[in-house]
Amino acid sequence: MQRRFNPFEADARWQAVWDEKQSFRADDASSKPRSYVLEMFPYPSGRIHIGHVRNYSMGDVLARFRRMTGHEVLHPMGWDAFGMPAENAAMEKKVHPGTWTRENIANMRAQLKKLGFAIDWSRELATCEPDYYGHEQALFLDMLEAGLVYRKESAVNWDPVDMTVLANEQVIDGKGWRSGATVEKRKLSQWFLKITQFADDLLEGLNGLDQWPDKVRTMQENWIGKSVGLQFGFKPVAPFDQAIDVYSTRPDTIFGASFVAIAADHPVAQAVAADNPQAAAFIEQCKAGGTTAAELETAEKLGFDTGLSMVHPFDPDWHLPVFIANFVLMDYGTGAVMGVPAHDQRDLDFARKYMLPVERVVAAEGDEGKPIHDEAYVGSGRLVNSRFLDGLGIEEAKAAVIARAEADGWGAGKTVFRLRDWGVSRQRYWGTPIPVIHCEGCGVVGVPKADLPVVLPEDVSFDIPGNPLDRHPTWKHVDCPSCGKPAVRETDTLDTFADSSWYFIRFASQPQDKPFDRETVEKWLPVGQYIGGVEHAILHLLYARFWTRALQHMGQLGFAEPFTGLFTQGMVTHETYKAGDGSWLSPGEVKKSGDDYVHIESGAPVSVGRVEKMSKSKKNVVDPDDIIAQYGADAVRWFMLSDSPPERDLPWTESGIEGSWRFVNRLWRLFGQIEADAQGQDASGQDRALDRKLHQTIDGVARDIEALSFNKAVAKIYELANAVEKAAPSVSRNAAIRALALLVAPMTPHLAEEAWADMGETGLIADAPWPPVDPALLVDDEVTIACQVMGKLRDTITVPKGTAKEELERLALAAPNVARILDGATPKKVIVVPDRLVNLVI
RNA sequence: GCGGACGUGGCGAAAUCGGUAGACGCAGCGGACUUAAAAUCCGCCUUCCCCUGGAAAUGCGGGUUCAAGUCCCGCCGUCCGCACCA
Repeated sequence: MQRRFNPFEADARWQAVWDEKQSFRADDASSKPRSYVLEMFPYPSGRIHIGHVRNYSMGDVLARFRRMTGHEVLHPMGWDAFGMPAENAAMEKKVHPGTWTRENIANMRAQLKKLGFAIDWSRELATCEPDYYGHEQALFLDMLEAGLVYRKESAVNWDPVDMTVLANEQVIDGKGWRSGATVEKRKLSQWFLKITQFADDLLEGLNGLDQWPDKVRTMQENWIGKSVGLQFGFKPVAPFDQAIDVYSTRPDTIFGASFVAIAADHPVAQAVAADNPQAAAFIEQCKAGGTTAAELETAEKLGFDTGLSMVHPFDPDWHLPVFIANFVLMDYGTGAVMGVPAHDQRDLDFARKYMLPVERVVAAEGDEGKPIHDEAYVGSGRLVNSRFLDGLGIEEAKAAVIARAEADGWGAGKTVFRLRDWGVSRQRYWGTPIPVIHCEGCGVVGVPKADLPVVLPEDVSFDIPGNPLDRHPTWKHVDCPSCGKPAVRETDTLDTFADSSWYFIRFASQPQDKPFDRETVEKWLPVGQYIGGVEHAILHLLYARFWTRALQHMGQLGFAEPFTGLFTQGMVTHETYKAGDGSWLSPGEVKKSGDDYVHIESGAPVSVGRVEKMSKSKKNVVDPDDIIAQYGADAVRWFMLSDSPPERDLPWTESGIEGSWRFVNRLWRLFGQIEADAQGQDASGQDRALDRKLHQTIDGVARDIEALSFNKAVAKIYELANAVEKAAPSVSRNAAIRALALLVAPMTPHLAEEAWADMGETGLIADAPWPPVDPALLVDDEVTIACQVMGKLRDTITVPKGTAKEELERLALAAPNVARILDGATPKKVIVVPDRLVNLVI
């Protein structure tokens, strides 16, 4: 009998059943243990891509598994719906960003539903709707009141293509993260969130996130970039009258200082340039230098001697020359450094070039008199040539210098962070309006909460660049809520990263009248398992951590970290194909011919390139809709979980998805055999070996799913299926087949439901409990013992588990291949590891 | 340059505590069924050799150990992140 699974009919039918029964609705009032499983919500670009499918398949397995193991599961979905692409579409296609976005959402929702994810759709939200962003405005006002928001005239990163401001995090190698355009500096009045107020907390908090990948924690740590040191002022040597503040993480080396270097745009440099054309020219030259990694790597350390001198803080007669240097950055520390050539490689290179003194002030045991040559000494040791510091360790010396500086009033210990406050103003239409009003009399006034949401106007045009809100005829003109006089609205909108900084909270609780209900939120959060791409390791995850801390700081929530567990999945990759003329070809345009590929249309040979991330430009993309239409949801889901560990890249292959499809059908035939056996002959006996295999598999698959090792769970299921197929009919075999349906239920839910119903079960498998494990069956009663001679495997013996050491030794010596190698010799030493191996040393 | 991850068959990979390396899947090869194909089923599948067995093999070179993919030291390579960060 050939039974072929018909996914196209089954998928839709079971999806309708789950929908109708509201199977995956999360109950706030449940008394079960709770589990919040969340995947990063998508930007509604128009189509689901294969990376989404992988992401949501993983989360879905975990969510369904947790339901089966007795948890009340919250597994929601929503849309990160504000952003530039909607405005680009508006400009190109003359559609309103809202229309474009909402249509995309409808399409993508339909695509996701075809995959049968166990999502509580009743909690779906889109950040572009007033019932979401209105609450975000309320939170913004709360932060404003709590002093976590401020407005500052500042030099901003201006993206000339997108015509908007970018946060530091959004500038990569001097270019905008979206447009790739070279970023310019502009002075604008901007809104900032005080993320730096939590810099230390955000850093400390990383230590507790033991269920996060180390990589992500390290990246955040580096991004926050804490350093501890001394900030102090160098007094000028007359007639010059401006002091120079410097920052150093090595105040212990202060007696090794031989120059002071300042940035090209440092005020003192500007002052010097004012009446020194050579200095001015040098400054220009510095600014012209590139900022890319490659250019910086090779750029020569250049300096310009200003002729000025500064007084060493510990010795009024010790004068240090002041250089303008191209390697000093104005926007880190104070824009000026003390140069200690012996203990900083860059300072050493600089000193050699400009013939400045190099004196060792730190030495390892025995190196005290050794001169410094081409390599600065940055290791540990004790202070030398340093007057009152001599003999101290580095840390002691740092503390001593800081103490003296503070006592004498010329400097202070200071912690500096690389992290900057989060600039959130965007000169865009399609974002959350910043809910403030500018009044000539009253200044900046928050919009009263009763007037929220501040809704975006619908009648806007995108025919010219810039912010449509700013040029809207009426929207921005309002009366001041404070004095009643005419005033204007803020026309900047919030960075869309603000929208994604609290959506996971709103998923848990969605009251009409406030952003969330604290008690309900705290039932669900923090998120137990968050799954998404590593590309969000810094920006999104840092902002979300900040936002949660801000809410805690304001007394609105009782926890600091939003995500207890984080998992960053790998990308889906595909081979690339190139035609003879160098143009890229899509997988659909080529076919395999023998060992090579040819272009279907022309028959011309195709060169196969690297396996790379799917991208439109290389045309190596596979559309989820196409493959679902070809193989059904379950085969696609199964493939997404098979073979590659989830944190690694998954190469998409045609033969791989076909293999998954074959397995789905194999399972389906297997499920049909319960019935066949019931009608058939002898299905009455027990099969202890199969019982054991089954229980070991149930246990192993559960562990693997908990650890998100889906590839291993898949392999174990294959093994069980192989064993069941080979087994003779028995009660055990029927039990194994039934359990197999439960084991695959989280991964291939439509197939599992179909089989479940077919087996005569009345309820849904989605509501069925995970099969119980009999611990007695987890251990084998027979074990295979490796028999080694000198660590080399020579034979194996099969014995009852728990066989005594002496017996194992006797049996191993008697094993034919062992006896032959020993040839009558007596082993000098015998190592016996019970139930594992015997090693004979001769 | 700094930080992190990784390196195992033709390919994706497994090996939980230092204890039988290559489970499982893909591709490939051989066979059965079929008029034929598809589907399905059975078998083989790290390399080499003097093939009832043996040798080598987990990027390379050392070391520890009865025993190393796993631990230690030193290299090489790939990928990712950050970076004239004081």
